[in-house]
Amino acid sequence: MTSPPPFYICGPTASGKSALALEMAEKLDGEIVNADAFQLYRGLEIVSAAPSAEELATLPHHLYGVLDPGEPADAQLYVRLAKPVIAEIQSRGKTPIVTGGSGLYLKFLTHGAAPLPTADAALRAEMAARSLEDLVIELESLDPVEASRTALQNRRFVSRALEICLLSGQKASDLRDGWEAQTAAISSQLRGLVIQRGRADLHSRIALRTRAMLDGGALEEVAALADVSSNCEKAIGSREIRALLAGEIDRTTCEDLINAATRQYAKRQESWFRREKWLEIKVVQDCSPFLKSGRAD
RNA sequence: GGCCCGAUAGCUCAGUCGGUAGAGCAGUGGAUUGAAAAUUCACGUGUCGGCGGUUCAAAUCCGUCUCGGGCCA
Repeated sequence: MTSPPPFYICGPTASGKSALALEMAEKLDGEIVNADAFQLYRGLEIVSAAPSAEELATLPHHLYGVLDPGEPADAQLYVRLAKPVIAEIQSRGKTPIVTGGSGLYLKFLTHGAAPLPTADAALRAEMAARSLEDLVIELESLDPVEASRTALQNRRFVSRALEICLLSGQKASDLRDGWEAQTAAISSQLRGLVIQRGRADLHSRIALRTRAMLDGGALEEVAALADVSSNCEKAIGSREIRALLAGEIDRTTCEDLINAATRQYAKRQESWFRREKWLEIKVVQDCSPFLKSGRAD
């Protein structure tokens, strides 16, 4: 008997992924696996809009709240966590319903990691002290091909490309080419869907959810997270709530800022998933059952 | 009632000596394989509050009206 292939549910934040995941899990006799970079963390449930206690109790959910707020995370770690969980679910004959909005994490999971050297904290610290122009010059000399297709204004991308060259002693462009060549074949084997909603609808769902978060303990949650790693601090809402707690902004401003940041994030997610042609587009209308459920994720 | 200040992009505002307007934010689209809720790129036509006047030419000067805000009664 072949094990059931995973089913992927993607979409922008607040589009209704969690609710749809529950539906699909029942239909496919599945269990839910998180694919959200921030719902991985414990103590960030409210701000990251993790599934509610009731939802978690409905059927098995995996990889929610498994990391300490202080722990770093990246796509590689995520895959290392997710692979065994998915295999274990399949071994019991159940379908893994992989649900989340972190495009890069999902991409690593579905298409595998390119054979590139892992991030090196010491090297990154060193590069962070150099000027961008300086990094660009070195990348251009070590790997002109990679330099020509890298957004040279983007310090992160330049640093990473250079990091690959320096750590591997090879050209980042060569290492990446090999991996990219296989991705098309992989895509044809995958199945999943991406939720699509009208902008106005999504924006109003975001506003509702932000309000609910702020009313539902987000301030206390963020306050309790003091002195955690910079990774966790990147969660939308964290910085804004800290400013509110410090008295730098008022509650309305805080809410507005969180809404704007969330809308921008949702747009980036849509941009990412639009490129994943293997995902079936699921158009959801305003008065869907997900909206009635009162949950916006 | 009198006087003063303001009215310019969805919002907050800039606009020199008159030469038909531009920043930030918001918004939209894109990139994106080990920081990704991150990072980054591109995109700016709007009755310059209304009406009249002066002028070759008015967001800009003058008059008047409307709406805010303030001060004096």
